[in-house]
Amino acid sequence: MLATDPLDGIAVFAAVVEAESFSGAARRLKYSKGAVSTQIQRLEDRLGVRLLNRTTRKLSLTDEGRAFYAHSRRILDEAREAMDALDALDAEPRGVLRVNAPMSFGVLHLGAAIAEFMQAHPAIEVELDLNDRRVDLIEDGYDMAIRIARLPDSSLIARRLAPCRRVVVASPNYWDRHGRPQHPNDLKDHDVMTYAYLDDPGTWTFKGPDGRISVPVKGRLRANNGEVLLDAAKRGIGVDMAPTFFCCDALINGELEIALADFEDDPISVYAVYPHRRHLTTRVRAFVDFLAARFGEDPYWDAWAGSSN
Amino acid sequence: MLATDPLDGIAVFAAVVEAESFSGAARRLKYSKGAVSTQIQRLEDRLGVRLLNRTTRKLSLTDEGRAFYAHSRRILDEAREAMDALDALDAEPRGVLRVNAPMSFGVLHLGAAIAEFMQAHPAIEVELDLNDRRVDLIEDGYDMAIRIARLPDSSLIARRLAPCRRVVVASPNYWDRHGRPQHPNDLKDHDVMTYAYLDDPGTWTFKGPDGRISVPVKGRLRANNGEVLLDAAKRGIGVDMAPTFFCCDALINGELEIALADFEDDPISVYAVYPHRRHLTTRVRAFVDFLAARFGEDPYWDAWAGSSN
DNA sequence: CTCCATTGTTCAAAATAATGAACAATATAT
DNA sequence: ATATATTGTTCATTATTTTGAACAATGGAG
Repeated sequence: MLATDPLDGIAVFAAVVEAESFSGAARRLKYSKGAVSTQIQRLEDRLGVRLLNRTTRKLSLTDEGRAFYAHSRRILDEAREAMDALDALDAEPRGVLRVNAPMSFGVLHLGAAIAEFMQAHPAIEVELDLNDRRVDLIEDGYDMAIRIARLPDSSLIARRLAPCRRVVVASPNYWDRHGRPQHPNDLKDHDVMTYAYLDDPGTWTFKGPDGRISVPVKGRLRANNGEVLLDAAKRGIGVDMAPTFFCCDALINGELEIALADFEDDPISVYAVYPHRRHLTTRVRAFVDFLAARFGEDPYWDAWAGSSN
Repeated sequence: MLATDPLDGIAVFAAVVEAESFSGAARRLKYSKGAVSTQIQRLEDRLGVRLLNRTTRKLSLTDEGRAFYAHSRRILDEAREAMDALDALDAEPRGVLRVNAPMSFGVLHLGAAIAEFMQAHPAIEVELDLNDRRVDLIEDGYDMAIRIARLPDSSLIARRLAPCRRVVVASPNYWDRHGRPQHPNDLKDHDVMTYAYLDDPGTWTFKGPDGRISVPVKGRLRANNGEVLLDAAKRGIGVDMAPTFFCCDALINGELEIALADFEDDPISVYAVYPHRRHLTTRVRAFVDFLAARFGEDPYWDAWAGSSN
């Protein structure tokens, strides 16, 4: 590109500001450090202004740089929207769909779904990132994410894909040895395993005939990984509260058995969430529609229960 | 620039759309045709979409191209604002000031003004385009223009720089031969020269003790150039209505003599006009301020009249 | 219909930009 | 204090882009 292009160097400059470093920007853009350096110098020459104060170890924006960055950010956002607008014109989804999802749900239910979706749409490529950390959709460049929560994140567009029932389970052997609780309060005599990612891991909530019940629970195993807890439950270590999408197989084959079914709390939800943009790309819309149809209000993983609720 | 820059090719694409031609865009950008061609191809490849239908002789936008152009235009406008924002931060005006002005006013009064302005501001470069055609400020890339009119163009920001009085003049010799008119109606017996750029060249307006008077005028010389008319008036060909900034020298040295002074209409105005942008560059602000101070409500070219009005 | 000027594309040669290792500078850890 | 790792810049080499002329395609003028 000729040096007279008014957009030249803006993307590199914004990357430097956001990475707060030339080297960081180079890594993010897959450039060389040298190229970033000359790119910024050229931009500064063209504008006749110093944008960045750089001492070998510390980087800071000048006043001019701060003003120019605000515009640069807007320019790049507009460019992203321009591409989204094109994607939104496609009848058939195309391109790369970048999805973030919780590890357990992804492994158990997204794999098959994605395979089927890709078969239906040959021009789609998928990049699936399974991760239980809370990611920043926009910052990290995802098109969308699957979130399991009580209420959707209001800063994002959310589409409910399925209910997520959670049930109290232990192995039949465990129940035989310790007795089957008839009321949530009976859990005080049990060894209850807790999941560290919850807001309040030490409290379980139920819904009885007289309304919601909260009971404190405790036990010998606390983990931030559902699979570990479920595995321990199967081995008779204790009682687990698990989403049905997660324990349905074990329920069917008898490794686990539900207790306190009459006290099951209202389900939380599986959501698809994506940033609020002017244009929703065809690939995101198509995938979300596909998942909503595939899971739905009566998801296949709750089939063991006979019918819904 | 690496091919992953999301802004790559956008400026070239917009230029092609606006020039409605690859060759035209190449000329405007001072590129080669070939470079424009590859640039557009690369952009289309990157977006995976055809933006332009091109048959050797005719160019048209696809639906995708139209959508993408709207965004491209916004991106480039934002880039221009980014540069203006930097200029607006300067205390001292810098860079190139592109000015459009009417030929006659420019030659007589802008030359000296610009010279003085440049002396006061060493970092300023000026590109002066004298032209009596109506130019499109934004389209043609001017920072500002000087306009002489009754009312400012409301689509632009206008700053009144000076009044522009217009007086009826002829050579003393002419007046001696044909008699000095005492009332606008007397002009019907005179050979009146008319200026083709006016809305209604065949009607002159005056303001008498009883309000505004319009009289039809006609004569043997009609021209679209004020200098030709003024020259003819000096040679005794007929009567001219001329702006005082234009005929002041001839009035002082006696080549021309005013008639109907008591019927002089309200002055029109000399305006500085510039596009409405978020940031006014320091160079435009400084130049407009400078001109307003230099000309003002009592411009030096009306000094022959003693005092104002 | 036949020129004719001009369009967009193509391709070898020339100009420009990116790479990647070497370098001096500087915070942090020991 | 000293060592260390990482920063931003520089420079010769490599890779990419631009140029400019040749070319086929096309719409208008006579």
